[in-house]
Amino acid sequence: MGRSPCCEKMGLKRGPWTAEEDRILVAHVERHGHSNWRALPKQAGLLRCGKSCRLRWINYLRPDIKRGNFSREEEDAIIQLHQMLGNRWSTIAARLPGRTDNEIKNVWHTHLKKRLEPKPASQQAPKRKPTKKQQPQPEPVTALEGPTGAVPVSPERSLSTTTSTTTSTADYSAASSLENAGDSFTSEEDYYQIDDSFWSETLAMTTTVDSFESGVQQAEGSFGKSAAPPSSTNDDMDFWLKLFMQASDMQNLPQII
DNA sequence: AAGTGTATCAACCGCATGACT
DNA sequence: AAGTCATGCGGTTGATACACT
Repeated sequence: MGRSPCCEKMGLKRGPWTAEEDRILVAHVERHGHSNWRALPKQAGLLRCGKSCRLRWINYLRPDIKRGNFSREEEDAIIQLHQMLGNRWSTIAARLPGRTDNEIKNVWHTHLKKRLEPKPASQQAPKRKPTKKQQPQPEPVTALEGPTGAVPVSPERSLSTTTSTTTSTADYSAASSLENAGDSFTSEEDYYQIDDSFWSETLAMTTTVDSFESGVQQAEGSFGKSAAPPSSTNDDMDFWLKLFMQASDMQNLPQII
């Protein structure tokens, strides 16, 4: 079936967003939400396509975006999750409060992938200092009140791969008013606490997300070919728990549970 | 100080998918 | 059932900042 372009290109602006555009977008989302990205730019008076507005909001203007460098714990989490999930950046992002799929994808390609590649010890040290962009940045233009730190992973957000992420601004505001429990992993304990919800959410996801092939494939061997996944995740949650424990063991991963 | 190479990251593009008609 | 629309996702690109010579 044919698909129309996401937006009519004529007359629409592209490229980097200006502070004024950011301000307009934030103000509009704050006031009206973003139930319809396609109509939003017209309503807000922006010469952008809805897709561009959505991306800008998701990746930069959202109030729960965490800016600045990734912590070592976050990087390790990305590596672990990538081993289990592959390039499912949005799913990985759902596990890292305040981080976007785009950001994680960039970090993976620019840092983490290289880190995993074996190198002579002499090349381990980074050649460059962190760039300005890597340093904590000034907060993006936002009309939203309250802390801009990350919020704990909410069910809506965790399941963003399978459900609409149309979260109202009110939701974000409410979420932002919570303590910044997920803002930073102040200790390993805190970090792993965040992952306490991993299994329940992961198990829930398996009803719609095709069952983490990599983990399944690796675990299949140890479970034997006859150990087919349950037809319904609800009827055998233990299967998936064992599956991931097995997969973690096989990959010599630190236990995340 | 200037030129060049490279790393980084914001933004774009095209496709997949689900909802709706 | 088929077509259209809207959104989400992952891959890719281009501008820019920075390191190195």
